[in-house]
Amino acid sequence: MAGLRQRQKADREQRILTAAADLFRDAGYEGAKIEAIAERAGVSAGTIYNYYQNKGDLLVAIVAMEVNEVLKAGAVHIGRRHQSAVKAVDRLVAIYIGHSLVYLSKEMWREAMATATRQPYSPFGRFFSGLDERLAEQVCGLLVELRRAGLLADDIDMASTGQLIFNNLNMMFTVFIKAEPMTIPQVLAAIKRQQRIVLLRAAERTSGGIQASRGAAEFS
Amino acid sequence: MAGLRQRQKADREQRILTAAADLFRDAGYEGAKIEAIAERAGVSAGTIYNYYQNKGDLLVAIVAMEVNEVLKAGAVHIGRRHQSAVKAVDRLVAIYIGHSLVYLSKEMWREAMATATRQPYSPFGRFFSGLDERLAEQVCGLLVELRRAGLLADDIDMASTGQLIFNNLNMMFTVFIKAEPMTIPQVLAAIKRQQRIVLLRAAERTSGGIQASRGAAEFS
DNA sequence: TTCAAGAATTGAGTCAATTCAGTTTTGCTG
DNA sequence: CAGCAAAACTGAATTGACTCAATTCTTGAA
Repeated sequence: MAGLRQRQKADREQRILTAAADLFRDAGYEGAKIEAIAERAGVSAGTIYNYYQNKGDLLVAIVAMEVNEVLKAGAVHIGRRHQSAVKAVDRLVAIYIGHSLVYLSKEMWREAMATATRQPYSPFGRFFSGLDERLAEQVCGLLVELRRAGLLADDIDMASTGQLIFNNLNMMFTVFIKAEPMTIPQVLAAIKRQQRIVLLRAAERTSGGIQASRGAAEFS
Repeated sequence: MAGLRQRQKADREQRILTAAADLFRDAGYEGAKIEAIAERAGVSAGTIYNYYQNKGDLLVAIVAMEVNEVLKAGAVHIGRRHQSAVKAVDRLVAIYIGHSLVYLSKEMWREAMATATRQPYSPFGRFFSGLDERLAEQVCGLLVELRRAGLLADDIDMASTGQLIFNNLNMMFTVFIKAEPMTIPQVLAAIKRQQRIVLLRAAERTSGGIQASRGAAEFS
């Protein structure tokens, strides 16, 4: 059984995280003072630094939890039956981006991305980068599924194609987060156009691929 | 002729920039205190804030100058005669990434990227994002040249293809900057593999393209 | 040359993140 | 259960970016 110390630690970490999430949401990143977070969590300011290296780390931890949810949603999608490669990938992208602003504002994303960039070797910075890798792997995983289902040609460099699609997606997401007026439909439309360049040709030489391109053409 | 006030302003801005560049290099971003930069530039701390919104902005301004140089080098390359689409694009990428660490460390890039992400609407943040756009346009410009030279098929969506290639490049550069041990040859090799997916098929249907794929295959 | 208006600089003061020396709590042993 | 060592917490002190009211320069008109 977990000792008292362990339980208290887990409990405190949770309280700090919750307090921070609440205050970040209500007051924004700058507006959420460490003292205020500490007070709400029922600890002293110094204690927060036993759990997180700095204020940014705290935000990254919160964002990372959200990304984890996105990963789960993506896994469910991949498990489904797919009709066309283009549609399946577009749908995955829509899931990723659609979830992104449910609990987090663009401002919070910007701060979290900035912190993760600045400190790639802090514990949570590492964790955050790891999530990017897992997302890229998930895209590759979908491609593998699609090939298995005969919706993609056999001679494709899976790893590079998956990485290419993910990199494009990730950069478009960054652009989206930086541009306050940009909407989800706008960014999705742009990504679709770009992915089509990669995917249509890879799907052309398959029986399912023909349907795919037709379906996709209707869709756009 | 420019009045005294104008000259002094330009002179001070330059001195601040130089002092900051020196100190950032010698002491790192955190280690370079504003007071120290001010002293070296022969102004007071407060004056720096007449020229730059904050410390990060100052770094972004320095990095932006470097990116400008990269843009110039890229323009020269585009003006040359090209033998193959794949090679021409790979070369452009090599120019971009090869220049990146001449005057700037990875740490400085990380800080600059972080600041530009956090403040997309500060003057220098805007300028920085603008550079990304210009780089993307430059990639598109090269594609247009290549098509004109008969090295790329006619039916390509130039804008989306250029953006796709640039997004992939930019994200790989970010990965490179975040990963301290990653080397330039490593990142270039990965980007080449990814770009081949986009470019080989677009070059296949052209006379020059066949040579291109052969040449590229030898090259890798 | 003089002077008022406006531009720009100054540096002491503010604010909030982060640190750390001292204190309290927990786990463990005899 | 006493007592010790290690872990964890505390909050006052430190630090350094940033602000702003007061001051000094520059300009251009009379």
